[in-house]
Amino acid sequence: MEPSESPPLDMQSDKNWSVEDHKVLVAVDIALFTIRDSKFQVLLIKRGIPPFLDFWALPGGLVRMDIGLRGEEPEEAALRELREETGLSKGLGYLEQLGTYGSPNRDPREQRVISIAYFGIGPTLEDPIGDSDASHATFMPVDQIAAEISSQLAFDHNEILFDAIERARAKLEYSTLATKFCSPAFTISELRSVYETIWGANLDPGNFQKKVLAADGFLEDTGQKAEASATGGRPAKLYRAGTASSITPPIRRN
Amino acid sequence: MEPSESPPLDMQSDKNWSVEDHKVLVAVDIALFTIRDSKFQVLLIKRGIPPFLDFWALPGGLVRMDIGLRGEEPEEAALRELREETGLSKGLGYLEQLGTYGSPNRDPREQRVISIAYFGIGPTLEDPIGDSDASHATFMPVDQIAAEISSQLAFDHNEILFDAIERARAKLEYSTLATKFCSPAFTISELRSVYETIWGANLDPGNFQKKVLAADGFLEDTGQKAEASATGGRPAKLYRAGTASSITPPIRRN
DNA sequence: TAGTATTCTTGTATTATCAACAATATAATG
DNA sequence: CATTATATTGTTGATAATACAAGAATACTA
Repeated sequence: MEPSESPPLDMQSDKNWSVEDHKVLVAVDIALFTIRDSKFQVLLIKRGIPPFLDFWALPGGLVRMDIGLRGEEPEEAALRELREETGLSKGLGYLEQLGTYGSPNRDPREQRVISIAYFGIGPTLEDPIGDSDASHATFMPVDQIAAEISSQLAFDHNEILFDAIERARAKLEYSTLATKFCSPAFTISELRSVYETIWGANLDPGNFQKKVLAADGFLEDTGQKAEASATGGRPAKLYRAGTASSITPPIRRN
Repeated sequence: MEPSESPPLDMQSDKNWSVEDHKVLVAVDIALFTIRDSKFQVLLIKRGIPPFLDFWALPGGLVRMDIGLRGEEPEEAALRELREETGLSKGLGYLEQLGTYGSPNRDPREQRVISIAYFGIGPTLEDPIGDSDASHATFMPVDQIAAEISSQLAFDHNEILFDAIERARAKLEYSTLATKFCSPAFTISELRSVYETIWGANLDPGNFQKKVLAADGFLEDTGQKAEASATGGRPAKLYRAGTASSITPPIRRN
């Protein structure tokens, strides 16, 4: 646990190693999802500098040591980078740690960089704006990234994105995560379309309704109704997210 | 994503910050579980050096930059530290990343240290041996750590341990993790006692048997039988772990 | 304004699953 | 050989999931 160094059994004995020589750069990367145009999309930036110039990448950047007395919290860094690189600040509905990616060669530059990846959801996000050196930011459908060679991502971000997508799909089953994709007040149909979009499968409206209403703490009735759509149909009741974070029984995918 | 620094909006302007100044020490810590004496136990070392001298702590240490061309993989570091601090090398049944703990003040020393925590399982481990500076290593029942003030852990290791325990309990439900606590060949009763020990609840033997046998890829029949116990009773069939990593339907806790 | 289409919501019947526990199988012990 | 112990299988009633039908509340159209 923690540094209590015995002399390194080095394979590079051209140097006297001190504790400080083991320091590395720590970055954060954020897979920020939303649903737009009925598609499951992730926020990407187009890199404006090498390496991977002009490649798409997840937004992110270094955890800074010049903020606060002893540097910033990694989660703070994630929020800050999101703001700086894409202009998105409010409207972030959820953020949790996904995992840390620390292979020595994941960044081709001289300095080794490990990345703490975050999984986030932005429900009602304004259009992202690329800053000067991040060049350009946009939401891109995740299916498109998987399908197109031209949208392969920089660094190991394909792997991070893959893990993040799987996290999202899994968490829909046993958590109330889906509500984070919705507006403060939403209909059960909207919630169902979140599941359908992310899982890529159709769910029975009637059964879905009964399931989510049976799950304690998932939904709270606002007493209001959505305005009827132009295409007709009974106006749906409006709900807000309940206080529960996990749902029993889970909503299973096939 | 990754360093592409704009000038830091520092709160400490007594210095010109370069990219390298943001480097921090990266450690790994391992919550290695086993079941001994019918108790759910975790591997701890007693610290032989400050800070937290004489406190119990999870085994771990720095990710080294002097191993390999660009430093070692974090998972390698976890295995190495486990070996160095506790003498445990083979017999490790499972290791996965738990999460990264990166608060600026989690380590009271001058250098900031973030830790990538790992969750591991050792089924048939020899007795651990503390090395010189790690002082002493032992398995300790997790209930005891939660109950006794005297066994509060160093750093934020109580938090890490808590998360690791919850990870174990949750993964028993929907994964084949429980088999990792067992010997290569085991009976369904032994598997059930893994669940009972970690969940702290009794399960119906008959129903449990049917559930695990119904879960595809969970168990494979070896064709052998366990030798009958001295206390009598029908000898149980011996199974080995199947190839599946997740089980459907899950085995639910109440 | 009646009729039709559309969507939300509730109901129903069939089926599958789960939990409790009974029954059977196979061993050790005295 | 009866008793006890453990493993394994079976049974039954309760519960939950599924497919699908029916009802409710709206827009649109003629």
